[in-house]
Amino acid sequence: MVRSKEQNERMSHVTREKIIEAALSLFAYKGYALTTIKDVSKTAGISTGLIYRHFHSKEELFDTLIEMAIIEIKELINFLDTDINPKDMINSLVEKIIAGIESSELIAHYYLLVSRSFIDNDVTKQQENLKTINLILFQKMSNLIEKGQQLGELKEGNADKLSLLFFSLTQGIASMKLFLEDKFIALESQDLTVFLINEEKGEEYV
Amino acid sequence: MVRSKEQNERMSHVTREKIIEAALSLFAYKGYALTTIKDVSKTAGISTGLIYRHFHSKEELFDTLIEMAIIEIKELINFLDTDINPKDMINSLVEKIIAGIESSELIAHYYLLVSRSFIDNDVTKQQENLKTINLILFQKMSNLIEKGQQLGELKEGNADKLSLLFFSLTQGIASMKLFLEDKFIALESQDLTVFLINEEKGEEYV
Amino acid sequence: MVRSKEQNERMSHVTREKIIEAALSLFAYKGYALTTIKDVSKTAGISTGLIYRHFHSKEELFDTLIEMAIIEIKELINFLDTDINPKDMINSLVEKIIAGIESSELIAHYYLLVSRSFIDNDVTKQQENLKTINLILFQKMSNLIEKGQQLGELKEGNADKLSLLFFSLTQGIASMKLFLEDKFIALESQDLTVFLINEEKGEEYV
Amino acid sequence: MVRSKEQNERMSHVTREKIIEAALSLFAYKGYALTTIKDVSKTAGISTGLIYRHFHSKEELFDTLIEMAIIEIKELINFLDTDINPKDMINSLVEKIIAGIESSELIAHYYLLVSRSFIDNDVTKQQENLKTINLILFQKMSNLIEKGQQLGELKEGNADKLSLLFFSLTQGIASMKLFLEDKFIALESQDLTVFLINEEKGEEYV
DNA sequence: GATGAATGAGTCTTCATTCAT
DNA sequence: AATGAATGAAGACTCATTCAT
Repeated sequence: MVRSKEQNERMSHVTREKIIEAALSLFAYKGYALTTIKDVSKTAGISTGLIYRHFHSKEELFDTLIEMAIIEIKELINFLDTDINPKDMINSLVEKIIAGIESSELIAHYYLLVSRSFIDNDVTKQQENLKTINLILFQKMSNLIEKGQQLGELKEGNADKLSLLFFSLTQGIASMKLFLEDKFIALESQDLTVFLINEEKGEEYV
Repeated sequence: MVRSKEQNERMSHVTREKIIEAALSLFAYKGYALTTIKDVSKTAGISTGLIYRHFHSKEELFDTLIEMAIIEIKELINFLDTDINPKDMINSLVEKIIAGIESSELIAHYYLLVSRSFIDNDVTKQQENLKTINLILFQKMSNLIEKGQQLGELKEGNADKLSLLFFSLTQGIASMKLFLEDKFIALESQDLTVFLINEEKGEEYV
Repeated sequence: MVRSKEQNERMSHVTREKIIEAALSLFAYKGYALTTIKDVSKTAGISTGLIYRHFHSKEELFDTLIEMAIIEIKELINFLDTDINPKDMINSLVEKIIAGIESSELIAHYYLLVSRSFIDNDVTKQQENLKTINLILFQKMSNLIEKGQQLGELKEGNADKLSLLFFSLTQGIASMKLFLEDKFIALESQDLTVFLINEEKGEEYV
Repeated sequence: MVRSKEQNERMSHVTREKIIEAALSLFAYKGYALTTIKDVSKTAGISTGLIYRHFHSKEELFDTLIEMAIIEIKELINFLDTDINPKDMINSLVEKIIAGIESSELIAHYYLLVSRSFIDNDVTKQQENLKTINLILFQKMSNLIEKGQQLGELKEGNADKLSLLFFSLTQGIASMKLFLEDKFIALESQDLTVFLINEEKGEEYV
């Protein structure tokens, strides 16, 4: 009467997903230090011991989440590498970001998890990777901006600086979302791009 | 014979300053929960026990820093209450902020500490106070923006939203400063105000 | 597979008993402040952490013991409230006390714990309750003695004073039991009641 | 302008006395563990450091008090060795004890300090001495009782047991004094000796 | 002799991790 | 695979003790 191999694997996979979901929510809301493994197991509806069959340590569980973030950012980078023209690309990027942040506090927390992790000093290897990939993203954005400036689509100015301002803004918004909670004001794409994109006739924003 | 009262007070003051500086940096970087008293004492170059001669608990030490931040913000609020015209006020405010962030990590740490306490919930009571005072600051800025819009000095748009963007930007910048370290690019006042202040003839910025 | 619920409960119960026994002896001998949780865990033969699965704090552990003593005393009070005649009641009470003290150190420890908590001020709230209930017991005994005096069964004299002497004696005996250990001399009921009960013809004691 | 040797010695002696007085009161009221050296120094009106010029450690300070108790008990033993007749000796002893306990809580505490110290397990050498001397006192009392019985002054019965009851009573009374505080009832010599001394005609006590 | 700032060992408590079942 | 009892290392905090002055 033993379970078949596939059954076991399916169960295992379901458990893993439950753990990750619980951990993501808890780490994001309460932070790494204030989240206990017991919290995670309770939220996931399993025993504490079972977590250790899926992850060797709390840190590894955390790193798994970071890795997921890295994958997201890598996709972003891939997207930036496609041959769309800079202005449309930035617009579409910004819309994605705004939609994400506004849709749930969880995603806002996720942004902060990311931004927080590149400030931390004693970091794990995955956090180091995240830091690296973020720097790459930053650089890609600079390049994109330069390209857009050459095309006359984007405003002039030091591209690195504009990139810096861009990420400052997205990060600041994620943090303000959590601060203002209900009082947070819905943003539009142009709110974030006004300092970056040249206005076209017919869609003035001033 | 014995140390004079003044000697003792001087020693005490120096120690207290060392503790505060160490704690500020650590709390800002690692957050409350991940910062240990031993971390603080090591960074400050003193024993753990000595910290407790100056602060009754880890929480009181943390609250002391938060309170210092509150005082700074209160001064900012007072400044916003003076009768300067909105545009000049914002310009001077921004210059102050940029200069602060760029001049020392200490001040960037303060910004980070403030933005962190938006996120880390339920840590101490002083954090609630900090949130409250920040909301007031936010409101004052909205009012100022409205006033500036009536005077035609500032760009149109929902005042709350512009205030939100303004603080998002300053906060994001502080955190980018600590992330990029040497790679941080010096900012000018206009970088932060371009979305807010109407350009005047003769000092175009594009 | 997994331990059954009953298995777990049995294990849990055994552990709890081990902790209580160890703690009782240590608190009685060394007092609250000088007894460390490590002492208790070593004596109980378990780890320190495990104690906290059963008691939230050192104080709660202590209070549990005090509460057990309170329950015993309440039963004593209930007994004093029954309608037996004073002389028989006191005799049976004394026999119970002597048997208890002589039978096991555990019970002597309880007496010691109680008498200790008269002295150690400001330790826990349960101690206040213990004091209160002891005062009630003291009062009940006074009343009983008065009643016995009216019946001519008990010796004359201030009832409160006789009550005081009675409890002084029982308490002193418990502590002497622990002091003298093997050298402790077996007592008889009359040893404790000679100052209280009128001799009857035929059973003189001198 | 240095102080003369005698002056220094006198000051030193005064300081030592202040420390002992403070320590006795604090140890007696709060117990060894709950009394801090800072408590002692504050009560004595001196600095903490100065205590260590007079006593090498907290334990040594405590032992000094125990030693003082030992001296008192030795005097008691000497008294018991004199050639007074048992009955008068016991009466005078009891009067002394009652007067002491009733005069101040401090002395009651002192009795308990003594009785407590012979229960403790991990004791200092002085506490061991105290225990020994107490056993001697106990034995002397037994002898005295036997002698009194031979003279027909004291009631019959196992002398050791009567001695045990005697000390149980004194110790219990000290503890009740602290428990009942204001409600404590003044005792007379006969209250403690009724079980021990044969009544004489003309001074019946029943 | 005298002070009190400074130290660090030791205590209570939490929680990541292990392990018998 | 799954449970949760059990472990013990680590953190906040206290306080006896030392030491510069």
